[in-house]
Amino acid sequence: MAARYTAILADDHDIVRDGLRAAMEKPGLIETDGIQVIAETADGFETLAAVKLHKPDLVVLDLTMPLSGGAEVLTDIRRWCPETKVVVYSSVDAPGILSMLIEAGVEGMFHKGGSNALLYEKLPLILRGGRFIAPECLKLLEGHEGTVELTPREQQTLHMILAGRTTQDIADGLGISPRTAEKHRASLMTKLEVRSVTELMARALRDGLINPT
Amino acid sequence: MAARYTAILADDHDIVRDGLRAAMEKPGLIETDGIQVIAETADGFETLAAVKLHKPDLVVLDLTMPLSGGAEVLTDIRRWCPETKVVVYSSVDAPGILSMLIEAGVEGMFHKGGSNALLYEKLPLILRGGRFIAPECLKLLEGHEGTVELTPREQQTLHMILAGRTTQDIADGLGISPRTAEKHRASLMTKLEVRSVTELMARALRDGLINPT
DNA sequence: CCAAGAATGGGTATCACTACCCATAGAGCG
DNA sequence: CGCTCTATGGGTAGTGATACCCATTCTTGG
Repeated sequence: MAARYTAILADDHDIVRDGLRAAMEKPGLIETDGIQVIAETADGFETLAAVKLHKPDLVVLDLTMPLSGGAEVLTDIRRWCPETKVVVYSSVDAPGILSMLIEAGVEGMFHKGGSNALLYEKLPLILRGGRFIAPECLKLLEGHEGTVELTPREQQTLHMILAGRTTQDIADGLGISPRTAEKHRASLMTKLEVRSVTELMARALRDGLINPT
Repeated sequence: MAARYTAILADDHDIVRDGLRAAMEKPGLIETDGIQVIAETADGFETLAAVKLHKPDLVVLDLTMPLSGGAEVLTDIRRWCPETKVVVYSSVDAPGILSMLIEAGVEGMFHKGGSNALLYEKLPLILRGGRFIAPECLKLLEGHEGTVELTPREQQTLHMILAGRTTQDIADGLGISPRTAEKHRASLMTKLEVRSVTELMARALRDGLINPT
């Protein structure tokens, strides 16, 4: 008897893919016929290629993979294969990243630190069009003020600040005057409600405003 | 027939423990009789308690666990049960942390992003008194200048700087004059060869000089 | 005991960051 | 067409950070 659903496992850790594959394929655990794992991928590019090729029913997606992993992969999957359900299964705690995924319309979100029995229990629901966010992820999201909108220049500036670059450096890097770089930094600090670069870095780290990969 | 060796699996992710347990217990994969997993733990304290209780032959240790995980757990295991072999199996890339573990005398080090077949292949060697560091970990360590020695005050100061605290804040927090806090900061920057607080934060993050947990 | 280092604190001068003020040019929208 | 927002740039003043100089006290190791 053939499995009714196909899945791609995207995680850069062998042990996680092994564990997930075993659970997926085991008849009766998640689906009575099991779920067919048609590909395993270890980075964002592989994942996209595999999605385009196989058009699976499900992608189980880790967020911290080498070479682009995260919300961008999700939106790219949406673009190439809107029917594919995407379930994020990662150990990311940053509310900023999680809320971006919610806004991008992810079908499911589970945390590696939580119970994986919950993941197995909810996957059938998600495969049939449902949506489920694990309670530990909801807890991370609550009390998190809505995503702060950053302009492209502000994002570039933020990245360079977090790399330890000075104002003059940033001005050179972006090809603008130091005054403008200062202005972008000032706007960032106003939006993020901090009063110094060190606070800005601490907040960006704690809240995961950027992808440290 | 009874397994010759006992092990504790310390990782805060269900899926990783499940995968490791399956591999450990499977006869013929790592050991002909399998390895008996006598406990699974999900944080540093649980791990220490289980080590004291069971005195296992092996602990497979993740580094990023809630409530103290890392080099401290390793040294504590050494203190309570020097015969136990400790194998670090994590996804930490920070040379600073890895070199501390090497210096603390860890028996094995493997990376979750690498091949887990290598882990299974080398575990018998380690159980019999050998020592093995995975090539991807060695690569992270090479080119990494010897661990910079930080005095206790400098470590405290570094933590507060990374939390976004200002010099005056740090002085109040440590009960010293702002001048002394500045001095500690200056010593840190000299030792770490940086020229600004932002560079200091960027370097501490990149090299994992502190535990961001 | 002496030397070395950790920890404490001060003086001074320069430079970067921060907080305000101001302006102009272009894109997008009702 | 105005309105808003982004991006660009400048002025000015105050605060914090940085790089030097100096000192004393205490502990630790040879």
